Amino acid sequence: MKLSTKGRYGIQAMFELALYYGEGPISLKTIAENEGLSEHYLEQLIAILRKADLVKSVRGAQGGYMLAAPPDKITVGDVIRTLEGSLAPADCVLEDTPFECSRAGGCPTKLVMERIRDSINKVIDSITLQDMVEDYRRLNQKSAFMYYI
Amino acid sequence: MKLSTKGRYGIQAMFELALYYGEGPISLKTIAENEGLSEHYLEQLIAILRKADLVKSVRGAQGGYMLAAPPDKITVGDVIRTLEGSLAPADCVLEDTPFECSRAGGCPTKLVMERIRDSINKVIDSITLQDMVEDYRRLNQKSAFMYYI
DNA sequence: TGAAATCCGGGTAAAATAGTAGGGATTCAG
DNA sequence: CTGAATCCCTACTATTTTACCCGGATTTCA
Repeated sequence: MKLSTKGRYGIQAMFELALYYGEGPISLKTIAENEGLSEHYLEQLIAILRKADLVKSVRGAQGGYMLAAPPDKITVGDVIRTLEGSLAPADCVLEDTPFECSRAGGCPTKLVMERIRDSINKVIDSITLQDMVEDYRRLNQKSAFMYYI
Repeated sequence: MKLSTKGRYGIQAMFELALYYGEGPISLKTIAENEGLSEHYLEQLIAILRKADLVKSVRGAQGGYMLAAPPDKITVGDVIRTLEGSLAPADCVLEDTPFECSRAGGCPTKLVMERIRDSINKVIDSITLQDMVEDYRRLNQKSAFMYYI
């Protein structure tokens, strides 16, 4: 039940873009360096995010990527689902194309899966990139303050 | 973010054992047939559950398996974690041996992972095998009733 | 024009998944 | 006391997924 690196790196990259939102395009190189990720691999992930209209690209020198919407309009759920697909823990509770098993109607395991799925969705849909940025700034401020004690 | 078949089959097998709790040992063959699973594969999974003291075995002819505790004392979380390990969506938020990344302290992604982890745990720890049995009986009763309309 | 970027398709080694195979040990029924 | 049922254990394996790398084309700014 791990998130793959797609989802994790995707969140990290989107967080970087949120951090510099409004300051022009950020290059993949910058993102990859700041987050310690492979530039080539990140390229594939951000291509998916671009096709899903979550980021915009600017080609050519001094180009790069930026969020397609303000950080408070993009949720962690948008990012994860774009990169990983549904977060349903089993195929029988996929939101779009559920695989119907033979006992689908009266299956007690399915109820469990639905509850897990719903609780994950509830959490990731409630966190925006703006929330992450604010958390980050708060955490950083705190540890800077700690040095003076 | 799928549960592997280990977790899913494990829940199904434990549900079967809960359904017949108190009626003597149930053979692997019976469980596998009722749930439509591979007997040999299930054997490996139930061995893990046995070592974790969630099920007891009775060897020899007319032997089989039974729950090591009443169905209302075993949660879905006990079963899943035994078979799949922690349900942390990333290694940095493992409950027992978290992998500390470089920015661990001020990492906003980690906060997200913690919230996902906690919400999954909350759900699976709140559902007992007894709950599943009751759901099953309720669902079945309902559909039997439907036939008369 | 040349350097800095994005864009794009393909390739690939390693790990995880979901089993299969086969034999040994134990116990009950007749 | 023998045979069938059943658990117990280790090893093997095909397939899929993951997490990348490579090379080159295209676009744009300075």
